[in-house]
Parts: sequence; structure tokens; C-alpha cells
Amino acid sequence: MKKRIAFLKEQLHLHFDAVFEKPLINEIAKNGIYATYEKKDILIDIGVETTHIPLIINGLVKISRDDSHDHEILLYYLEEGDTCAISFINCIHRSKSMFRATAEEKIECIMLPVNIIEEWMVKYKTWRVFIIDSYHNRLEEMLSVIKELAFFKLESRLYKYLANQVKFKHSNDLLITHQEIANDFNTSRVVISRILKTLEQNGKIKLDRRKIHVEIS
Amino acid sequence: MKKRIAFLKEQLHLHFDAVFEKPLINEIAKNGIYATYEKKDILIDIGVETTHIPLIINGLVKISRDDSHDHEILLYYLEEGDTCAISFINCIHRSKSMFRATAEEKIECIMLPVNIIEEWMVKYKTWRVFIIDSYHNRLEEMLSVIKELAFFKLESRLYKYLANQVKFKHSNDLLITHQEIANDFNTSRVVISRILKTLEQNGKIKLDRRKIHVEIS
DNA sequence: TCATCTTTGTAACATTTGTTACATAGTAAT
DNA sequence: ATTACTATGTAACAAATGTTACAAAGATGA
Repeated sequence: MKKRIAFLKEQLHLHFDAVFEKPLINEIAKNGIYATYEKKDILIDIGVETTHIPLIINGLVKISRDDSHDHEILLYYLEEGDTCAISFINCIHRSKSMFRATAEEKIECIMLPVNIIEEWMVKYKTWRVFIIDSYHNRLEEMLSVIKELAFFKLESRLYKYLANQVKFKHSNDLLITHQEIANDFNTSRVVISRILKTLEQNGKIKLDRRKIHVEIS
Repeated sequence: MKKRIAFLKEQLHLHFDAVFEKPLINEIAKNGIYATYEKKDILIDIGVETTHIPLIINGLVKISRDDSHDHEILLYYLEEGDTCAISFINCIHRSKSMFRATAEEKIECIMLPVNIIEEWMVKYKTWRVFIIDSYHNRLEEMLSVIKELAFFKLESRLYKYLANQVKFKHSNDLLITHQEIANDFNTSRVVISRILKTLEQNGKIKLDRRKIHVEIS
């Protein structure tokens, strides 16, 4: 038991030292549950009640929204140091999630139970700031999605998507299929293949089987 | 001075009685500034620092986003009892607004200065709930916008838009031009006229000069 | 009334995106 | 090596949306 807390404390110091005040780190270590997820695991699903929110220690989590049919659209990613701000609201409201959170790769995180979270809002300034910041970041990303959808054509959106993937995956070679991209854009594989081809012809990427090499950064 | 506070208190009791606890209402009355805006006035503009956030007593405020060119897209509306949750974040961060808030009709509101707002987060539970609720509602609307943009065609989006306008304007006769609608959708007038025509042919609306009659609710 | 402005209608055409259908190339399993 | 499967390429066509250009109807002001 002591060992568990010490381990969490170490993790928190590694990844959240600048974010949370000391007493809060201790509280998180005491109340948090260490959890891991494998690639493709679903952390939070649409329509399911949220009982814990994750603090991500490392790995990449994809947040998406679907329309209850087979459609799905990528909203944004969460990384080390992030939390799922939106599940926080769900917690407060005991309401169902509007999102799906899927592990893009192996994830380590600390799960925090709902009830404690509101207490901390009162007790810890760094916690308030953390939550508000999360909102700020997520809202900006949502706005950015809206802007992309409303103002840009697929070609430009696709290129930004690839550049973004490069950033998150820390590699210019993306191991991804056209079909997977099509799912993120709620369109068909043929459409994506076509646009990828023109991006290649413009020298922005190089195509390979199951692999896209992006020529930047 | 006493009179001003009494007036605000009365307004708050009228519109926020169920929302805020008594001592908070008193504080708001003490610190708030009563303000009115005329149709087309801009309450908050993109890129401008936010120093106050509005509590809306009555009237309709339109929240939109542009892409720094002439493009603009409607995000959602605020009504009586709403606040601009997002300007709240801007306050905390002393950052610039990502939104434009425009009066759609005559507005009455109470403006609250930034600095007080964080204090209240600690002191008043109803304030915390109010802020979190605002976020919740706005996020849902943003998500809804994304869903619309990603999954639906213009015809369906336009019809929902009209139905929504009916709800907010409390009338089935909308005094609006095709060009104005086109602006909200970031598209051209011709496109909107075309779709309105087919909606009329399907008996869903009736078109008139500067007026659209919506056949529902 | 005349001139002007605003709003709407409509045609013709361009571009973007979606769909269907099939071919081909690489991969994996036997 | 053969078979089956997965991923990609491509053509041909359909549908949705965007653009340009012009006509006509109603509103406004002199």
C-alpha cells in the first residue's frame, strides 16, 4: 500500500511537478488508481456514465465523436500531462459521455474518482487552474475543428492532419492505411487515396504500402 | 448608489433566483455593472482582451467565429440566464477572445469584472456550478456544430437553422434575407436561395421578400 | 414618376466530394 | 507455389456545393 502511493508520487513528480502543488500531489497519490491500456482499448465510451477521469502519464489518446451510426470523426488527441476535461463535466453532472476516448498506443494513466474532484476545486488553486486550462485547450481544439470543417477543403485538412500526426507520433513516417484516415474524416477510402495522390504529386508526401512519409519539420 | 444596487438585485431575483445563492446575488449586485446594447452592437470581439463577462438578463446574443478574412460562421446563441463561459477562460488567462459576441436584438446584461470571478469560484458553490454548467452547455453546442458540419448536408442544416431561429425569435415568421443566412453558413447567397426554394417546394417553408415563414411548432 | 438600390430567381458551368466497380500489387498462411 | 486477404490505384459517373452573370421584382428617395 505504501509502495503504491510512493510509486504514484514518483510518477506525479515526473509528469505533473510544475502543474500541481505538493499537498495536491500527495492527495492524488493517495486517491488515484494507476491504470494501463493497450492500443485500441476504449477508456471512455459515448453514452456511458463516467466515474473516473484519467490523468495521462504517457501515451496518446484519441478523442472522437460519432453520430450513433457508423460515422465517426476525430476531434483531438490527449498526451502526457493532459486530462479529459470533458469527462470532468460528465462527472459533475453524473451524465453520459458525449465522446469516445481510445488508446492510440499503450497508455499509462492515473484514474481519479469523481467525488473527490469537486472537493479539490475548492481546496487547491492549481487544480482549478488545471481544470480551467484543460477546458481552454479543448475548446480551442474544438474551435479549430469547426474552423477546419467550415472553411477548408479536404486537401488542406488532410495535409494538416498528417503534419499533426507527425507531431504526435514523433516520426515523419506514419504507419497508417488510407482506410483509417478515411474513418477519421468520415469519408470514403477512395476520396482519401485520390487526395493523397495529389499531395504526393506536389511533393508534400511519399506513399508506401501502410506507410506515409511526410516531407516536413 | 443604493438605488443601483437595489435595481440590480431586483433584476437578479427575476432572472437568476434559482441559480445563485442569496449572498452571491448580493455580491453580484454590489459589483456588477448594468449595461444595455443595441441590435448589431458587438459585446466581445475576436482578438480583444476580455475584462468583463456578461450575465444576460434579456435579449439574444449571437456567438460566431471568423477566420480573420471575411468568412464567419455562426456557433450558437445566448439567451436570458446565460453567460459567455468562454470569455471566462479568457479572463482567467488574460487572453484574447476567440469569439465574437453580437447583439441580435436589444440586450440587457450585468457585466462582472474579471478579478472577482475567480474569488467566487472558491466562495460560492452555485457559482462553480453555474460556470461548469455554462461550459457543459457550450461544449454541447460546439459538438453539435461539429456533428452538423461533419455529417449533414446543407439542406438539412439549413432547415434546422430555421427551426432554431423560430425557437429563439419566438415567431414562425423570420425577418431575414438570404444573404444574411449565407453569412451564417459561410457560403454564397445563390446556394442558400436554391436550397430555400427546394424547402418551399417540399412545403416546409414559405418565402417572401425579407421574410421566411417556417411551417412548424 | 423616375432613378436607384436591395433582394430574389435562375441558368449555365466549375469544382469538390461521394459512389461503384474493378484491377493490381503486396502479404500472410498453408 | 498457390490461395486468400489486405491495401492501393484508377476510371467513370453522380451528387453537392460554389461561382458568375444577368434578369426581374419590390422598396426607397428625390
